[in-house]
Amino acid sequence: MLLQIDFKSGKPVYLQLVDQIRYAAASGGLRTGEPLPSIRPLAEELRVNRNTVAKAYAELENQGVIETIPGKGCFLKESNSPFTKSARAKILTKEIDEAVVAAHHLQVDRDAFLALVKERLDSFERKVKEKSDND
Amino acid sequence: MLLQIDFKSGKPVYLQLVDQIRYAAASGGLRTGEPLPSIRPLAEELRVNRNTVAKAYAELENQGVIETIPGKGCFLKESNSPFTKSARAKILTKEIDEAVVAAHHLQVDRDAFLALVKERLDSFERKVKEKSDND
DNA sequence: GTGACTGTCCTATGACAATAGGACAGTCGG
DNA sequence: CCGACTGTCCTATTGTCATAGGACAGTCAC
Repeated sequence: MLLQIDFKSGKPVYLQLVDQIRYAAASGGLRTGEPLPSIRPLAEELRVNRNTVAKAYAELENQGVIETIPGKGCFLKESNSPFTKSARAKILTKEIDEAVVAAHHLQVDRDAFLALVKERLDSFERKVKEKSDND
Repeated sequence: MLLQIDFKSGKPVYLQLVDQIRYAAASGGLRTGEPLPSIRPLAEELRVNRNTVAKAYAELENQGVIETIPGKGCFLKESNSPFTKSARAKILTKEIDEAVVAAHHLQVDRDAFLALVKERLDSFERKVKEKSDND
């Protein structure tokens, strides 16, 4: 699991961590019961305060994604239920809407936008395939 | 120009305004010399504080996108260089890629993703139409 | 038991976003 | 001139994010 923090995005660091870990959990990037990186080393690696990572983990536990055992560590919950269809749609809607608003202001019309979306889908699928071929 | 604020995105409101207006300015959505909405009415419409809009406008003037004349208003600068087609595509690609990656993590397949994109496009176009009908 | 690790709790501080509202000066139509 | 508008400046307050560092309790290998 590669965690990537963008300090210039304006989005709070701890929320970036929450989203990335939650997505990884929901898509099998993390396996059930698998331990997450410890707070202090992860904070050092990402160059953020340990309290910031702790806040992200606390939020994840609050959401029922992980289970934390003081003295041992944090683990992906057994009962980690993948997002429902509507929950996934809600998250995706937010992402898509941002792109749609940008397209509107950039005066990119519907057809050009859809063409670009398809192109990016193809590009992404190729990238995924290359990666799986190498594995 | 339809301005869209997402209070839950974590991204500062004034920066959302800056981005959207800059995109619109560079893509012909706003014409050179055209006045921008006045601070107070726009703040009221978006339901944010007038200081927040003022901050966005100040940032835009700082970036050389607009010119503000105290007592008169804010206007799109003459020398505002438009984005090329490829520049716009580059910005949009970034936005779209984020949605594509999210779809992958959420295990939403290509067809479902495209369907959702079209639905959000329709939804947005309705919203734009409603606004122009009211004006 | 000791030491090294784990997560947790606490206070304090600084930076920033956003709010609220008062006050001021410039512009312009009447 | 007057009133309504424009942007600007100011202080104060609230809330959040992130930082820093101290302290504590649980776990585990040795």
